[in-house]
Amino acid sequence: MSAETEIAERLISEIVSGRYNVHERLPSENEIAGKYKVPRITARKAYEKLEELGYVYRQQGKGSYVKDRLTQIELVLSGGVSFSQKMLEKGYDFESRNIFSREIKYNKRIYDCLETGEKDRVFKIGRLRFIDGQPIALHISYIAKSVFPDIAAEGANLTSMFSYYNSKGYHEFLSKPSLLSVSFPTKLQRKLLGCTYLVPLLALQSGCIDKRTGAVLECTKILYRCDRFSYIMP
Amino acid sequence: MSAETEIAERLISEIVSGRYNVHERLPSENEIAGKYKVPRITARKAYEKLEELGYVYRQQGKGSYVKDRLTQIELVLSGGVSFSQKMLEKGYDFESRNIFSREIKYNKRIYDCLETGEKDRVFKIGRLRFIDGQPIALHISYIAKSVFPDIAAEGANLTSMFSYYNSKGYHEFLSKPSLLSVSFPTKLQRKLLGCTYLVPLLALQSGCIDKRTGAVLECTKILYRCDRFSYIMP
DNA sequence: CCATGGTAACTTGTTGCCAAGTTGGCCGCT
DNA sequence: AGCGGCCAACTTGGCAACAAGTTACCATGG
Repeated sequence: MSAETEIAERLISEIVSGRYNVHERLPSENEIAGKYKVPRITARKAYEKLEELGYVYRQQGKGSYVKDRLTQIELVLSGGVSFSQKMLEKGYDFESRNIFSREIKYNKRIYDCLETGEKDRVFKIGRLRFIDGQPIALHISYIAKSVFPDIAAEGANLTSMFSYYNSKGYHEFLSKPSLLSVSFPTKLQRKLLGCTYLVPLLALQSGCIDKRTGAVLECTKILYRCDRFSYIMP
Repeated sequence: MSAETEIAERLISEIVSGRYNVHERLPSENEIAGKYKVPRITARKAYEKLEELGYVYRQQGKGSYVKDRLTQIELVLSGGVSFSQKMLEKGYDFESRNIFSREIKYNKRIYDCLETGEKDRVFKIGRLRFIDGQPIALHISYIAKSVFPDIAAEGANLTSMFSYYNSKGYHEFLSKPSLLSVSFPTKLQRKLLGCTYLVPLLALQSGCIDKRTGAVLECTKILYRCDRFSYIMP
């Protein structure tokens, strides 16, 4: 195992244990090199790892500083419930922003999930979720026009799908079986979620069904920042 | 965004799309530097990222090669079922190895999970799970001696807890609510699971209850390699 | 003709030094 | 005494050159 990884882990351990306060300055590359008897490039690589992992920020001429790592949110992984509602109930400073609404081309997987035919029109609606002004999750819903005839006109204004369903007379929901995976963010996801390329994202693909009629209301893909959530499966 | 991240992503995209075969040699640092008009150190950093993420292996004097990335296993995240059984049913070349069995000191969280008193003795049993000879998951069970009086003597031989429960007359199980989180592996976890420090691990903490009596049979912590699994929540 | 050794041209790995940015202390001026 | 400018000593950022490893080709000897 490389020296820079060992040093990085030592520094991570110190940061996590509270040895340094948020925004406190860490030892310089030269100090680390001297302390661990390694060339400076090794110390630099250790700090680069810390930066990539999100523990520090660095500024030329100034030094390396502990980044503000926000506390984790416990999230109950149950479908059929409004994410917006969950966050508000937990008392977070929560905000949801609609970032796009557009029609998609036929896609067999999504159309099958929506249990709709090839001639239907399907809209992709994205909401970015913020807590304390920081983006923490990206929610994408696929909605069939045959179920929601006004979706083309209304989609761009939606920030909570469950509020929308309520307004259309749907009040009780079931969740489809979910597929869950973990991956590193794409360039666009990094931009939207404001994270480095090494923040794993938990992707949850699922669907929402109206309990009364059995109609598929949406198919969803949700991307949660793993560094901001831990999850409870009921 | 840095040039080396862009280049790394370009290379990842090419690897994932099948442009290069497994073990095929990739362009040298100098070739990348020439192609993208960057200094060689930038090309190197791109390759270092690929190596850390597990896409390539590198050898001085020879070059960089595409690493064999094994296909993902779909895993149904339901407790109360034997992991060993699931893997065997899927037809994988599966092996489970017991790697330790030892008594632990009193730990409030674990003892509370086991719903047992401070005077009980609790054993920590670890199994490492292999598919095709590669470690893919680490299972840790906490077992109370008051429920399994022979655990001290038998623990070191156990490779499947469910087989053990069956042999003790337990046949139907319920799962406790689970806590799920994602983190990067520690040094020991990397050693056990044979992965780099950037392979996210999905940690699933749960418990197993005997359906008939309601007794808590075990508390578990399971670490799955995220690069080897995608998960289905029923 | 075949086998062996040497070397040039490549590969990745390492290091020293220069570049760019920051800041505190000192000096000069008002 | 106070303020502003300059500079040395530090910080991180960047890069060319050297080091170490590999391999294919060529020359030489048996």
